[in-house]
Amino acid sequence: MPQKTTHNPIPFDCANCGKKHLSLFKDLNPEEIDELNNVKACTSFRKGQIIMSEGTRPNGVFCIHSGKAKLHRMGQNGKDQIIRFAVNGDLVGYRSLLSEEPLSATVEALEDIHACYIPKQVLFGFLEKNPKFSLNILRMACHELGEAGKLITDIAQKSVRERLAEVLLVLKSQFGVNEETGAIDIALTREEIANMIGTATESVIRLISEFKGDGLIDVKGRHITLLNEAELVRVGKVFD
Amino acid sequence: MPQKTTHNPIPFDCANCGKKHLSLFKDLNPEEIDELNNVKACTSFRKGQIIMSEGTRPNGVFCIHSGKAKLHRMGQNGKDQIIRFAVNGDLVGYRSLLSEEPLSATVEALEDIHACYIPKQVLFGFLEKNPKFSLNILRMACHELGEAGKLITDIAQKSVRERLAEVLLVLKSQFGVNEETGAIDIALTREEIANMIGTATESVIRLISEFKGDGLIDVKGRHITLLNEAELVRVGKVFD
DNA sequence: ATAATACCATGATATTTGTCAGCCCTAACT
DNA sequence: AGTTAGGGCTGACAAATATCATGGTATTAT
Repeated sequence: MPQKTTHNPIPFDCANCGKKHLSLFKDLNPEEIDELNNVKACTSFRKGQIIMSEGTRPNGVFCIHSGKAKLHRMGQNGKDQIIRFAVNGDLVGYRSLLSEEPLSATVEALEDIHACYIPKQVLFGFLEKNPKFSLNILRMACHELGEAGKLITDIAQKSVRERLAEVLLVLKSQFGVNEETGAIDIALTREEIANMIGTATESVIRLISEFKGDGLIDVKGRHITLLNEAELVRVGKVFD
Repeated sequence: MPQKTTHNPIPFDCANCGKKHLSLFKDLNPEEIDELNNVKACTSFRKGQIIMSEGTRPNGVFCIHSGKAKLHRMGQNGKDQIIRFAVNGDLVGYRSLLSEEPLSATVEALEDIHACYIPKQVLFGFLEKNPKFSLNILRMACHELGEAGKLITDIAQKSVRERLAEVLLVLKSQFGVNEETGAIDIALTREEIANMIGTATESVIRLISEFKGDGLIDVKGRHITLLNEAELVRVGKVFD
C-alpha cells in the first residue's frame, strides 16, 4: 500500500503533461482525456519513500509528473539491482499489470515526487476501446524490451571498468546536466552506481578515482561532470 | 532477406497450431483466422540458416511452427550474446516491428525449422481491429520484459558458477528432456552456453567437468542430463 | 576414407574483481 | 559541542575468471 502524503484532486492537466506523457496519451480522444483527468488521483511522495513494492500486485499505474524514481529489485545475495529510472512522463507498474504478474521491482523516490495514480480498470478500458493507445503502450513496452536486451549484452560481456564508463554516459544522456555546474543532473551514491552495473561499491569508488585521475571526469561528492566524453566512449566501448 | 528453401501455401492450420500459438491468436475471430491462413507464407529453414539479421528492418514476423531458433546479438568485443530461444508457437521479429526499430538480434536456426511468415500489415490490422489480440501481444511483451529483468539481475549479481547451474535448470524447464536418454532436449555447444551466461568457453568447459565430477550432471558430448537438481538449485541460488 | 574444420579439454599464468578491515569526513540529531 | 550514522576512501589479500598455448577428439565435407 503506497503511502500518500498529499492528495489533490486535479492539479495537473493530462492533455499537456510532459513530452513522453503526451506521446503515450496523445491518441486518447477528448472524452477519454476528460475521464482520465477526473479519475486519476494525484499524489506526492517524499524522497526515500516506497511507491510500489516488489512482489505485490498493483491495482493501477503511476504516471510520474515530476521528480525521479528508481526501479530496483532484490537479488539472492541481498544485493540490490537497479533496473531503470522513471522520470517526468514515465509510467510505472504497467508491466506487472499487463502481464498479470506481481511487481518485479520496487519503485522508490530518489527525490520528492508528484505522480498521478491511474486505476487498473481505467487503463484497461482505454486499451480495449482505443487501438491507437494500445499501440502506443505496445511500442513503449517493445522499446524497453530492446533496451533490456542491450543491457543484458553489456553486463554479460563488458568489464566493470567498461560498464562504469558507459553508465556515466547513459546517465548524462538520460538526465542531462545542471545548467550552472555542468554536472550530471542526478545525485547517486557510489553504492547505487554499483547496483546499476552489478559490482562492489569499493570497485566503483576506485574506478571513479581512477577516471578522475585520468582527467575523464570531475567529482564533487555525488556530483559528477564528464570532461572527456570521447575517451569515455572509447573506454566503455560504446558504439551504439 | 531471409533465405527460404521451400514455400508451401497452407501446410499448417493456424486455428490449432501449438499451445502458445493458440493462446496468442486465440482471440482472433473466424474471419481473421481465415485471413491469417490465406496470407501467411509457410517456409522452411535448414539448421544454421539465418532467419532474420540484427540491424535490418523486418516487414513481418515469423511464427515458429517446429524446430528451435536462437536469438543472439553481437557485442562490442566480437562476442556473441544469446538473448533467448524461440520454439513452437513463438513469435520472432515482433519487438522490432512494434517499436519501429531495427532488429536488435539475429534469429538463427539451431535445427531445421518450419515457420510461418506474417506480413506487417496483417499483424497491424489485427492489432487495430481486435483489442483482445492486442492485449495478448501486450501481455506477452510485458512478460518477456519481466524475464529480461530477472536475467539482468542474475547476470549482474551471480558468479559464473551460479549462472551455469541456473542455466542448466532453465534449459531443462524450457526444452524438457529426451524420453529415452533423459538428457536435456537441446544440443548446445560449450561456446553457445558460454554466450548465454556471458563467460569464456573454457570456463564453461571447466565448470561442466566439475559439475560432472560432483555428480550433479551427466555429460555425453553435447547432451547433458541433470542428476541432482536440488543441489543445482542450491549452487545456482535459484529461488524463484 | 581422408582431410579439414570445428569443438573439447587441460595446464600455466595474468588480470580482474571481491572481500575484509580500518579510518576519515560530513551531516544531522540531541 | 558531542555523538552517531552513513557514506566515502584505501590497502592488503584472496578468489574468481580470463587468456594463452597446446593437443586431443569429434563431426562434417570432399
